[in-house]
Amino acid sequence: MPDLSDPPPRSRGRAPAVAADRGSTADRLITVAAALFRAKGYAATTTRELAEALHLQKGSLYHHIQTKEDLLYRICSESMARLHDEVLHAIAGAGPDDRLRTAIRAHLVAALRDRDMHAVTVLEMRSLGEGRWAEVVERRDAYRHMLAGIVREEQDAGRLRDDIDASVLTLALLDLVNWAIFWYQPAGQLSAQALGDLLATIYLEGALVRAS
Amino acid sequence: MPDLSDPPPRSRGRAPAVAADRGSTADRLITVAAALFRAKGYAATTTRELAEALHLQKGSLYHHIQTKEDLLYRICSESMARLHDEVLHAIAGAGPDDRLRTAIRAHLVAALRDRDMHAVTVLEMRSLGEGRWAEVVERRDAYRHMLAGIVREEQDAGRLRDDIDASVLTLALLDLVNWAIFWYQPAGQLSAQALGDLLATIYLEGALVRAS
DNA sequence: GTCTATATTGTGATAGAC
DNA sequence: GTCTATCACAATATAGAC
Repeated sequence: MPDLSDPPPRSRGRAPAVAADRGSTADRLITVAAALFRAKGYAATTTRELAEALHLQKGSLYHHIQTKEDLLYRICSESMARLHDEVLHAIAGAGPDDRLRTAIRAHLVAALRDRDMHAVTVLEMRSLGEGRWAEVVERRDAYRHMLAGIVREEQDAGRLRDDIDASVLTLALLDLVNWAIFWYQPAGQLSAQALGDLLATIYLEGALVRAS
Repeated sequence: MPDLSDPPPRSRGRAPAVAADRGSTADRLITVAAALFRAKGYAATTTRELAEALHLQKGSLYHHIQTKEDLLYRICSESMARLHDEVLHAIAGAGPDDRLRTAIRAHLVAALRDRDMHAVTVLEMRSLGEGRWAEVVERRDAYRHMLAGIVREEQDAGRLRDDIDASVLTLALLDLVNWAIFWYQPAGQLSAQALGDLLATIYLEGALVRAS
């Protein structure tokens, strides 16, 4: 059961030490909030902890945001937008039958670059209020549909199996890349690119030894 | 981005209507808590909502539990234990080169039977206190290692590719089955068994059309 | 833009009658 | 085993000085 419980290892007990002293206060807020939301969950993270991690007083937060939910919203919509853009950009320069592998790799690289933000997006999106939630879901679905479109095209081109529904193929693909960010260990010998390639290979070729 | 945001659809706004009137109060507590934690998250679910869903007064809850965390703990450890048992039982009666497919199917069927509990386990495990968290993680790791053992044996037998590390192969497998419970639609035409088979096929054979 | 208050509401949990 | 009533405290957010 790969999940969200172990990493980041030292987050249990005390707040993670975040590089909270670079950039504009607005940007620091996002970064620090993402790290805390990732470690403890959105609802369990208090504005006090947030302020403390930023070396601010509680009241000072509200000069930059109106509600705690603003932070979650910005994390979700920015990470989704960046992911979509990056993957689109990557596959624009890919050969016709290399698009899926390229997309998988680009997704993983993008998600691992802003790991906290993506983890929070995927886990805490549901905590957004009605309107903002719908907006983020819309972004997410747009991305999903873009990928599903590629899958369908590859099926039509005879390269992807069409005995399995395109939506199932797409969701399986997304499960593979989306959740790897929770167990990937940056300290290991595997680069984000390399892991992306491995996952693409598993997804495309399967785990069985090829009959060849 | 398959995730946790849409289902269960009518959970946004009001508490889901749970079959809260069957079984012992202790069992109802687990069932109702799992449904609420699944819908709103553990931290965001209040003991008041819990009591309301059970048609009890707040104070009455504490005859059955000592803290809200007790519920999360029971959900996590029971669901992990059941999953491990069921998958073990299933593969005990499987042919030598059918074990992985059988395990995948059994995992999915078990996870979908107690869907709320498994979703909560996977998402909210991190909210457990130090000691109980470690205990549940231990259970989870035991299950992981059991699967990784199979993967390694299959590699040694020459049936699974060994150009990819067994731990990566195992984690990829777990991502595939673990997170499908968040997008699977019971109302659709696909049974849990059938989805398990599809995922097993994707995992084992890959999404590409086989050269054959 | 940050500070020191403080308002207000919601929280988990307990006490003790029935 | 459930009820009513309540405690002690933590939560988000605001007000107004500097």
